[in-house]
Amino acid sequence: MAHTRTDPGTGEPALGHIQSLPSWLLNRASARGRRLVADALAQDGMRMPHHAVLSAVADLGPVAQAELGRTTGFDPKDMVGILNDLQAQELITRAPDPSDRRKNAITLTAEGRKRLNRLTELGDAANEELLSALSPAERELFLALLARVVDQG
Amino acid sequence: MAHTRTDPGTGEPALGHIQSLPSWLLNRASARGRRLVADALAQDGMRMPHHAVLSAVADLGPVAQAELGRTTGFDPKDMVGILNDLQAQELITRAPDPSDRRKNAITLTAEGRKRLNRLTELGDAANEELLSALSPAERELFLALLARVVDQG
DNA sequence: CCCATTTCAGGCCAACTGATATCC
DNA sequence: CGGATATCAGTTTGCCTGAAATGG
Repeated sequence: MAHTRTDPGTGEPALGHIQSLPSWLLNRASARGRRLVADALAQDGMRMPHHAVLSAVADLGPVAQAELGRTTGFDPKDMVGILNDLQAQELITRAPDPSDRRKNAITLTAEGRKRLNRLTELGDAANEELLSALSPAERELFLALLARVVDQG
Repeated sequence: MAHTRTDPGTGEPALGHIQSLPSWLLNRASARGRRLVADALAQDGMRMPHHAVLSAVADLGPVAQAELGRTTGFDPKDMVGILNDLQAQELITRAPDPSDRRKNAITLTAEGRKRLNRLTELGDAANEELLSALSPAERELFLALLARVVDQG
């Protein structure tokens, strides 16, 4: 593994072994992203899971909770609470699926779609800032490499 | 922000908007890295913070807890528990600093250094696997871009 | 008096495991 | 019956705030 301590010639911080590991850097970058996104969504009184689920419902149309859990990666148990919150604000509806009465069909309301549009703008702006150190070409390259690291799980 | 839905012409998964955001991908990659590292260190009965702190003590020599917290990014409160664990296994010693009796001088024991070497091997191997989808040149590029995203916080 | 250090107690979540009731 | 779904209850982890005691 590359020991990318900064050049001892410069007055640079000279990170320890651990702080130069990919896993460490990814954790740091991820934490910064979470903070930026959380702060942005908080302007609209929302938290990330609400945004993610709202977006997934918009993408998938009427959909069961378990399916939402699979596509977003959230635990089905946590999904219950997230949907409770969204339903309380009338952003989604929960109706029993007539073809399979175990399932709840989740649907976006008109109000939910408007809210989703606002949240998407806020989230996109936060992501813009997250990568603000990189040029457009670098961002594309970075995302492509990142996607490969993620996928090959 | 780039809406990198996969080409609808291909049979690709076609991620939703959120799943293609940098913050989302970073979180996924970070989670994979944490899992790989945690599993690797567990082979030696350790968890990531123990490894990080042990490594920082090795880098900094006798050092105060607060200083360890600053360089590793762990909260000083959590540092208490981590050091308790390491001390219980006699991997570090905690002695009052004679020049400033508020401070605990943390020192690595010989056993601590041996343990650190094993943990470093395990952690490096996990990071190797984390980036196994990338060529050496791509890894270097990826890390350079990642470092810039992290630093400009 | 103010500041730094260490410690304890406890809350919060882009987490998890277990148990239950319903339905296919 | 085995398997999936939705719900409730509780535990874990990493990170945070608040507050105390000690000492510079």
